[in-house]
Amino acid sequence: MNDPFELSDEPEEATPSAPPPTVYLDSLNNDQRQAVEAIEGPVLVLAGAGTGKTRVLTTRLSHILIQGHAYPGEILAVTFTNKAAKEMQERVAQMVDRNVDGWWLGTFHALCVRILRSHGNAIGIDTRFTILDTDDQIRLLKQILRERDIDTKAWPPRALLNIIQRWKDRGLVPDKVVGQDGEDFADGLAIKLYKEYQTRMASQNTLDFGDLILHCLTLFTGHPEILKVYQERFRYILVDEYQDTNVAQYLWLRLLAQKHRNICCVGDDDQSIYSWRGAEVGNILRFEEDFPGATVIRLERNYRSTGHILGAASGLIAHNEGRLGKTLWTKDPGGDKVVVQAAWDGQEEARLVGEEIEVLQTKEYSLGEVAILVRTGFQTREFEERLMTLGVPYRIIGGLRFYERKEIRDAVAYLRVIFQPGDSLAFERIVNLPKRGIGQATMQIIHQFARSADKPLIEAIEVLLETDELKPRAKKPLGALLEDFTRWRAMAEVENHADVLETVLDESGYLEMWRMDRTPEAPGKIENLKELITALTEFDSLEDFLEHVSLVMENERASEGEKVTMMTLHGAKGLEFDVVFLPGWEEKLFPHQLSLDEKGRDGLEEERRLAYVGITRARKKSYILHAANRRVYNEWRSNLPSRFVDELSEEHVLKRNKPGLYGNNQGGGQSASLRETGPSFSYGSYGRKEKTVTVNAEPSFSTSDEKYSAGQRVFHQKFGYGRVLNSDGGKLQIAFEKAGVKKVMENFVEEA
DNA sequence: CCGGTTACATTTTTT
DNA sequence: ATGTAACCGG
Repeated sequence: MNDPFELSDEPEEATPSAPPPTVYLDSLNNDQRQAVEAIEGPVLVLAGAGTGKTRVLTTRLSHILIQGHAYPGEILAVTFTNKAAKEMQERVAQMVDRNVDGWWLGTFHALCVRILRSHGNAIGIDTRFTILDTDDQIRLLKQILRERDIDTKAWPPRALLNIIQRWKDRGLVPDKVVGQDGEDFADGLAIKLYKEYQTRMASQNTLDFGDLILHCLTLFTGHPEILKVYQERFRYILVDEYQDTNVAQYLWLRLLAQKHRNICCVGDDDQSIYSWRGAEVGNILRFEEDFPGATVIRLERNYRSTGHILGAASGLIAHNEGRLGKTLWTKDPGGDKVVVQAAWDGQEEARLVGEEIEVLQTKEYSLGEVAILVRTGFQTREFEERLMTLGVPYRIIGGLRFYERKEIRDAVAYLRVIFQPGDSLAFERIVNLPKRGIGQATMQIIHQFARSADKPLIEAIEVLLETDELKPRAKKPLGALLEDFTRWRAMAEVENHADVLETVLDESGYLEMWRMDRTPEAPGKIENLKELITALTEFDSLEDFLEHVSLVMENERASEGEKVTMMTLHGAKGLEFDVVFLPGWEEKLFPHQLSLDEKGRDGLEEERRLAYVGITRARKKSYILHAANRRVYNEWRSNLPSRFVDELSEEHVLKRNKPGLYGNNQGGGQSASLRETGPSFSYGSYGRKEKTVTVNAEPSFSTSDEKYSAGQRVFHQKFGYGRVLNSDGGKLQIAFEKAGVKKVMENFVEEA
């Protein structure tokens, strides 16, 4: 096993008399430089959006090395994503001109894997463990629920998984859980189920992602001598995106930092947007209490956006109470104001964005620098349609990643069974893929036996094949499958793994299954499988590859050509574009209703941070849009503009609304501006060609000698053109020319 | 057991 | 609209 203490940390060549150069500091501003040079004691670097955070991190790490404060093996640098880890590795490697292989530079999870692979046996973990993905976790929980005759409809395994994950995020092993959180799940059984889940995983020699950190904590707290080794080793600790750490990760860091106390956390409380997966903003807010004597350094000079963009964003985020507070500034004061535009519905919104993109295209902007950032995934659809008709190339980021695709997981499941015969979850996944005539009934018998005999499925089958428990119809294919696996396993001993996979996919009939498939997706799946085989050649061992597969995400495949990028706001964190479109700024969508329901004020603040993240992605232009009506799946919703729109500092915003329903009416002309209010809004004569609608009418301009009189032609954004039938006391009766409005706008109350 | 049909849900997502 | 999971009849 790769012992972490045998790693390349030989000293730098003895430094001659001359002190090491510090040219790398010259290009930094004062704050950045301070953040790089303050290497003793706890340091919190509050790095606002676009303030050069990554640069500070990498320079700091390099600085410690170059100045000879520590050897590479004595620095721990932690990130959240593999992408961030990779970027840091590359940049540091370049700065110090060395190979960084074997350095302690990676994600929380990857580093924990490394620790557990070395010392896991101290707490009874077989160090050849494999890591479960979400699919497996759900499948396992479902089994557990079924066995206890718990209705998986009333108590979805997914919900249980969430509860368990939150516990793990907080560093709680089953015995430590005392909370009320899961109490309502299956009549308070959640804790027992959690225990059962852990037992099952242990018996299969698998861990889930949460376990990686959790077990590390158990290891450290239960074995001070091991902890001590790591504590002494890591003279300097660097943490990226500290605002995203959960409690378990915080505890992990605190334990490791105890000896040398040189821990530097970089983060931005205003960009904490992952509380729903366990991140605790509190960690960063409490830093000075947690690490007494801490130095706090603020990076507030923004190198990314124009003054107006920053100004609007600052106005917005200032509405949050739970923040440490910082004010971004820039030397690039002017620029374009943030455009706020109202649209009638999602389609119009998409149309407006499309038009704007075409305009931008004629200017110096390239499509690769344009992004559409949405709150929820479904919002991309209308934009897709629009851009497609316009012939504007686009790509959608997010969705399924390579290794999450069904065919890849299936193939990997085959490999897992070869590699770890005890991996029952993987076996179950592929036992009837392709169809082998092994169905529910058969699996039921096998499961039952396996459980009672406390054996993995495969072993259970081996036994059962000798008996008459199983029908011959099931016995035959099962026997054949086991033989196949024995053969493939033998092959894996000698052949290289890419060849093994190729053979497996071929002989199992899995590939053939897709070849026969006439659905349009099938060819793509075959392509993906081929790609997988190619990828496999690049790994030394199946083991390495399996780890890679469960740990590493396939990053956005090389983006051929200039394309408009579409993704969720969450996906956009850390990225930047010249132009950013932010559609769907409507109450209940953004801020999302569920977020408010679940977390109340905190939820609102997190949504606001999300809005802040969105605006600050833009270098030059930000557009915010909101639609009065939106189709959400099958339903129409009528919407008020998001409160966030009003929270942007006004002097940095340009409202470009058409005269009409919403916001400030600029321009105007002949058409009347109508404002609906809930209670007084009603339909008449339904289903006829003409609709009569009563609405509250207000003049567009407050100089209100403007009046509507009978017979006047008016325009209403929802119902189109109509003629005033009579007007009295601000209420208009209008006959609209077109029929076909689908839904009454209830709950539509404008604030005074 | 299989394949077709219906019912159902649908914020955000990394490791 | 869309995908998945449960369901049912052959």
